Amino acid sequence: MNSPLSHKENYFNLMLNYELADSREKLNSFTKKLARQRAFVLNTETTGLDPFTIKLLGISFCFEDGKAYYVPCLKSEISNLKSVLENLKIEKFGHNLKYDIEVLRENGINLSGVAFDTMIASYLLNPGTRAHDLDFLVTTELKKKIMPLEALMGKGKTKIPLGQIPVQNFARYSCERAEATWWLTQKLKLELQKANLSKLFSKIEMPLVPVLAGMEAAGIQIDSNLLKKYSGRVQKQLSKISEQIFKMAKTKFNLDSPIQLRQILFEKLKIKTDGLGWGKTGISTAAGELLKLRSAHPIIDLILEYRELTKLRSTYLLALPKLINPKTGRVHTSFNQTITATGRLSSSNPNLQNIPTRGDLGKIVRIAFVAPPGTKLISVDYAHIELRIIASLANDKKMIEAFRAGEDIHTETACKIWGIKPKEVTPEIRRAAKTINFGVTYGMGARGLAESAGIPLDEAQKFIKKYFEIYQGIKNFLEKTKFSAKKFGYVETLFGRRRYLPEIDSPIRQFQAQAERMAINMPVQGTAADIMKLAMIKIAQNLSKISPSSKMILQVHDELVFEVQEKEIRKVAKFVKEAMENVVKLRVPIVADVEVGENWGEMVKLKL
DNA sequence: AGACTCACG
DNA sequence: ACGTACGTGAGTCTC
Repeated sequence: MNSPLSHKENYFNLMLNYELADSREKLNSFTKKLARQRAFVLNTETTGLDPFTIKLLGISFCFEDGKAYYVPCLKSEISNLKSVLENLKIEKFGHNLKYDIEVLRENGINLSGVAFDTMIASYLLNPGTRAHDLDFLVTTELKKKIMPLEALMGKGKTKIPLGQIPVQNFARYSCERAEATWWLTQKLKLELQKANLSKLFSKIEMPLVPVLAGMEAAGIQIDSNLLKKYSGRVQKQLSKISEQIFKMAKTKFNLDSPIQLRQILFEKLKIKTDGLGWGKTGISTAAGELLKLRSAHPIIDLILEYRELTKLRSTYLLALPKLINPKTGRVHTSFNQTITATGRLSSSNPNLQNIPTRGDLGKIVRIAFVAPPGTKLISVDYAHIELRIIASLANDKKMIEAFRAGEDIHTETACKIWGIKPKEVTPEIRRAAKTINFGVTYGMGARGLAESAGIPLDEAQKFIKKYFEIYQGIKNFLEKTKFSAKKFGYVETLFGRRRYLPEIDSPIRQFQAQAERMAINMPVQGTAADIMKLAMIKIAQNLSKISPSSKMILQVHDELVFEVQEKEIRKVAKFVKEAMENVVKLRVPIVADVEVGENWGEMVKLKL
């Protein structure tokens, strides 16, 4: 049997040579050499993917063309490298450095001087595409191939665990990746400059990397007993609801299957399907469609209740306790920096950005996110940040006026549109104004407004017409944005973050219209994301001085959550609010509201 | 793997 | 005439 490395002729060998620092003498001389560098690529190798459970195997380095070094790691070797890795003045390059920061942190090293991440550079150049992994970049940017992990480990039954691969082979694999990253930093740096993205990269995205690493490492505590208690209760409730549904349908079926449900509702029970939405396979049974059928059959309400409960049970009550890290007793999400098309973060394993806010059971889930004894959670969220941004970007006189008045923006909007006093604004009028204020950042049409505000189509049309007569600046801004998207093929945020929109010229109307809505939304959503990222960087830099025990633990797009010692609450809340509100100057004030509580579900406003 | 549904901002 | 709001991640079914 050939060793996996016999495949090497299939791969372009990037590297001229590599050195293995596998003795005390070699390591000492290598460390001295490393300490003389202005910058280097590092690439940690581990036994798995989760930085909080895996073991460090080694680190490869590259700081010159055609040469790389591998240090197999034991504790003593790590300590030898510590001062260089922690030296702020030596720039660190890498691919997905958040991972390296976390791995090294677990090994007692505070990686500093993080300066260039090729994954993030690739993302800024091409946001909204998922492939930013090293192998993809080497293929597309360098037109070369590096050894895939499979060549090293084998696959299927003969797969060798990473920790058992001969160090010579592993060193080559790792060094090749370090060198590829070295080449990529040089190529991508130029591309960033050409696209005017260098400042966004160095002032926002790169400084954010260690901030996110810190948040992930901090994690959040979860009361898994509470979740388990309710998952049992919900299970019993679900059995009852299912029984009732089966009785009404006069048959048992799989309630979790939209196909079977559709067949029962529309063929067996013959519920009218007029005006219902369609999916690719037939009539939709989504909640929004079923809601229209509530008066047609009592089974509908039961199905909606079943859906709500199963969703919450499987996605939250059952899933979250499984993700508690046994070492820390906390849940450590991943904040992904290279996923979204607009510049927002995303969260996964678990997603802590879609924890329920509504409903009784939803609230229970939030209540299970707790602060340890002696501490509390502080939540600070931007108030109407996207609307403030569109007012500012559009320089809309009337909307800026409305925000400067400091009153409720939806009420203000209703007043301006109908020429009435705040006292005369009914809850219904306010709700309609809120919907359109909200929808304007999405490029909403009359139909969408009618649907979500629950008003007739002709009324929605009149409403939109009036809206743009009052907010002319917004109207002009939307037109200008679409025009610019067509002219340049991309749109950008206040800080120059780009989103390319190739479909803006599509001959297919639907695609073009969709691209236009994306063009409208991205500068708004993206600028909000930029501002939040800047705030997070500013807060992370100063929080350790103001309150070393306090931790920033979550970001939910317009909200930041902190875990803070009870005595320090006011001090930290005041600092965070001030930082978030003043990190950027817009044409309107930016406002952030503070809440405090023992858990994420029962928080009260904090006046400062 | 893709479709559907639904949780969030 | 036509589709009809932006951005995500996850659980489940179906093929």
